[in-house]
Amino acid sequence: MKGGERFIDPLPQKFDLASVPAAVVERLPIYARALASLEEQGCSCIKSHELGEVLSLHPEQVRRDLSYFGHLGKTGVGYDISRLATTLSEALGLGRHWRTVLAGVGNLGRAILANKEFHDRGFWFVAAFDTALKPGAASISGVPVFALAGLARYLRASPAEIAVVAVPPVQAQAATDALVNGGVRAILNYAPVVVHVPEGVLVRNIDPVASLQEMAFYLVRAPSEEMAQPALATS
Amino acid sequence: MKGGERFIDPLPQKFDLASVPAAVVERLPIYARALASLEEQGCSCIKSHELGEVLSLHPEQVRRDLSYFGHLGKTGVGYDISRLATTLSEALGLGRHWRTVLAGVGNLGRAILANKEFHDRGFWFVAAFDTALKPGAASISGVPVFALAGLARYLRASPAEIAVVAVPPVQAQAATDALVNGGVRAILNYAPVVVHVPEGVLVRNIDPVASLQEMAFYLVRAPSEEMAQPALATS
DNA sequence: GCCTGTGAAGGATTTCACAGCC
DNA sequence: GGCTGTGAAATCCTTCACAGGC
Repeated sequence: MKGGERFIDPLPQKFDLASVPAAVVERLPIYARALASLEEQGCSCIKSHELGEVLSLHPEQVRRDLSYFGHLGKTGVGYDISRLATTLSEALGLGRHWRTVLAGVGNLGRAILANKEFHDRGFWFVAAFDTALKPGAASISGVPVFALAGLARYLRASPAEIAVVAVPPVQAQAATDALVNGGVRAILNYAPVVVHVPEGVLVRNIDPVASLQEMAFYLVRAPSEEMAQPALATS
Repeated sequence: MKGGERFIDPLPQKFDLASVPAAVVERLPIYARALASLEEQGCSCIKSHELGEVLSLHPEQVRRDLSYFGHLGKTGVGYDISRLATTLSEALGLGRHWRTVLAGVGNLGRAILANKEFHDRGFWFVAAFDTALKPGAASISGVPVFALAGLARYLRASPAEIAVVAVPPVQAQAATDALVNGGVRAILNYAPVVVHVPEGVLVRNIDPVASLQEMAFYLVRAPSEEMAQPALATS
């Protein structure tokens, strides 16, 4: 019933990508990035234990993760890097670009617009929105800035599927609602609050302070052995 | 053998916090933040299903998570918010501050220093470091800036346990090594590379583009039912 | 009635271990 | 010999379901 009986595979086997575990999907961008970097360095082949070393993953995990995308490795040899890179890029929807809008043009929002990483990796900011709009600043880092009130109209005229929220916490839910109403289906939320979205809309949170607090939890308990004794003296 | 036979608990039961599951620790900052906010709003009591609604978690999960920190709820009533907040704050090591250093004072680094969230939540930047140092800019957002070469000496004189890495990708490993050698035990890495640290040192990565790519993986597959039809017309 | 705390079940993820191949 | 791909085991996490208390 579930992909059981099948023909002899018409193509080089487009796997059932719908069933890739979430934990694997989370790691895909990391693989993709490492592979692109290795390709640039001129490497052409890599074994699972080498890739594991680069990414701090166990070789079995690397093999299992990659196996969801086909029989990409050669027994006794390893994986062809450019083939791997291509396969994962396709799976991730790289190689195209995504129209992306930004809500909130404060310090944080400006830093986001100035960060070339987004554009380089396929997320193109096509517009930014803010409530407190100083007249005159019509564009920042080349991205046009509009009043938040105009968001709905803007998205109706030129839709975007992805948005970044960088407004103050109290405005985050309202901004999210406006974006979702406008048809945005994936939101990257920098505001330190949990925003609510209808089913089918994706949210990921960027919360550096939460990550620090998480580590602090372990720090207050860790004995810190290594540090105590001078080991190899000063160095 | 493992905490089996014990006495009648001398104190109000300091639980075995070492055995809190990692998944729970990850959520603790979220709980702490929500509780602080609820406390400010004047709420004094909350039920697991209410807290779950606020945080988009199932009530059973909320109860299980909180149960690692003692019998904090009252049957038929709910949880005392200020007691909960206090307990979790203690567990997270809040209520103290952490000396934090920053490596990398580019656009991103400056945005981090300007972000009050870090200071407000207990992470105080005591120094920042950069290779390409324009003479004159001795301090940014009130934080003194030094040459990266002086990092080791600085940490010997005034140690810090936590560091934030915001240097370009190629420099991230070197910066990390220097920090670890200086005694830093937890690193928040903004560089889009996997950095390697010795056992006992914690690392968390902030990688917004990876989060976007992860969502893109699902977007290229999702049918986007809701959007297609105008539902309730324009609105 | 409604609520918490928690065994038990269920699901998801990681790791082990090895068959098969070069 | 070394390597991949993958059943099977082990581990971790979430959800179910209910006992016990107000």
